[in-house]
Amino acid sequence: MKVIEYALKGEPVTVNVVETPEDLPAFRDFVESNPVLGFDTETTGLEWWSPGFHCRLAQFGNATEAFVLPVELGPDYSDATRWALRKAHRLIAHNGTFDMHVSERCVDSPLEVLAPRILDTKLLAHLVDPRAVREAGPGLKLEELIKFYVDPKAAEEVKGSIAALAKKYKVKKEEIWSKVELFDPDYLLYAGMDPVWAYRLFHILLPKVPARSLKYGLVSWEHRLAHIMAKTERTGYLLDESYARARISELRADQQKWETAAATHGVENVNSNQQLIDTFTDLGVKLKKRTKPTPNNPHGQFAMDDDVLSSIGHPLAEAVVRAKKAGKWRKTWFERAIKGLDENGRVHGSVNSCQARTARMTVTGAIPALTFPAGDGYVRGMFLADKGEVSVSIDFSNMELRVMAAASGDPVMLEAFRKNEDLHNLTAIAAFGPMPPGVEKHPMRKAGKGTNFTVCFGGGWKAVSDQWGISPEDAKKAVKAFWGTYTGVKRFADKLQREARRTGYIYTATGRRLPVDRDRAYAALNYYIQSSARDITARAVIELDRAGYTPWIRLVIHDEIVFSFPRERAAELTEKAARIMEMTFKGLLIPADGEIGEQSWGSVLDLENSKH
DNA sequence: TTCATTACGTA
DNA sequence: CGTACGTAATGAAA
Repeated sequence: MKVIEYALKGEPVTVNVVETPEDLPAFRDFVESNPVLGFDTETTGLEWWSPGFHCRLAQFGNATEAFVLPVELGPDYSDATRWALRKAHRLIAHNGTFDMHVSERCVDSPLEVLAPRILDTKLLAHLVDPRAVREAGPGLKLEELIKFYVDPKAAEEVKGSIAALAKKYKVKKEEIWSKVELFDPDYLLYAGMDPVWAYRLFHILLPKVPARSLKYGLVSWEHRLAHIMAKTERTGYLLDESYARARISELRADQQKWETAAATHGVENVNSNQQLIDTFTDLGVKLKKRTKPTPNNPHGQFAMDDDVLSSIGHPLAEAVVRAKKAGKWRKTWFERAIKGLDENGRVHGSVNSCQARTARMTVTGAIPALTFPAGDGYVRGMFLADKGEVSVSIDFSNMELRVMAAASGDPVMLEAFRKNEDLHNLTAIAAFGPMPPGVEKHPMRKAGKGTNFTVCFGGGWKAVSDQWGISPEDAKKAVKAFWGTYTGVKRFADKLQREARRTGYIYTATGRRLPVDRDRAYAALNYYIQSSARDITARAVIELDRAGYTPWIRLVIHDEIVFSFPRERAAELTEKAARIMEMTFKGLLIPADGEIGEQSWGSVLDLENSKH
């Protein structure tokens, strides 16, 4: 046994490194006398589904002592790890989802065994304070949390140790995990300290979890959700590889064509805004729109976005837009998916089940599904339901506006939803007078719709005008009418703002505490709505899991859940799943509707009457 | 290599 | 006083 000593705020921490099977009894004693343990793994990378992936080290620890097991060296150590994972009553891990995949894949300890034992400091940290570092919050990464809650100096050392290791081996930071020698003392110390950090962090964070969040059961609720999302990550999504490859060649040809066109106008690099600004200036184009001022550039520079380029009306502008788009779509959607393929032809997104300030989920990596273009099935067409199954999308209708109506108890808005009236028409009528006879849609419905959404997002008349192409006069009129008509919403928004200004926080319907910057108190309404909506979707996922639907779930996207259902039972399962997802929020039904496609997800969007 | 900035895709 | 994200790319700073 090799022993490494570390001083944490003057307090000694011992890292025991198991080197031979003879060292294992001491490890077993340690596990038996510590029913609650910090747990972490070191692996060759992050892509746990990829063929070459393996676990290198497994680490267990309490506040002052840790054991490091060289799992890479063979079954003696993976067996001991598996034993410890079952023996421990609770395992504290930071982002335990990842370690669950590792244990399942590398030490034959199924997700289902580990999940009920995991206490995830990332989830706890989010309940305490969900803000990222850039929002002046603690952040959610382990190193950020150590810096904020434990010891800034130690956090610097952790960060520095990885950088130094990468430098020593002359590789990029991301490559160090597979290249570093297993018994490198710096690596072992870093690895051994991780479960100690997690253990300490847990005990610091738990007392900070808001009482109301505890009372509403959010801690176990989030763990349960994380477990379900880990299962959907494991399931992955079947990829139509030939479809993806066909789109890649198509887009590459397209990109080349438009880059050549741009080159004839003297632009070598369509992605260089500086080149474009120079060229258009030479061509006599008067640029006006500027980017936002920054400390380094107080006046901003000329903007070169789609808005500007399409208003120029020059063939070069069109070539630039098309070339950039073709390149980015190819790389971001199709090549990413191909790169993420496992040996079974499936791709696995990485789900952060509780990520945004409002706790919204994100999906990153090989399936950045939250940003797939939504107009048609072009990108989504590469994702397939399993053999013999069809793609189904079930989404909540008007979830955020319904949450706004229900949470505020506004009688006008509630009545509109209960009678299934068109809320956008209603706002238009309030602002611009009654519907002309014989029409279904108010001529100013677009202004009504823009106002409803913009107010929900915390915006004012200027935002309605800019984003929805409404004249400033009409936008002012519509926003004024909104607040005058839906007085309950007004009272609710004011109440939230007062709470935010007074305490710095608001609480959502599920007992979640959300920090609100005092100088942006207008955001409080949106935080409440967005976060409550997220929890309604999360509740739907949990209920679906209870009913046995998890193996059919492919993706969860804010207010939509995508399934792969057996073809013969698709109609029945879609109906049942939609009824499971639906819930009554403060007396108002949030309805869910399903659409059944063919095998590809894209086919759902290409349905004739698709609402997408 | 890393960071800030710009742009663009979604709910 | 529109919210919340992730990804790709440039160009400068380290």
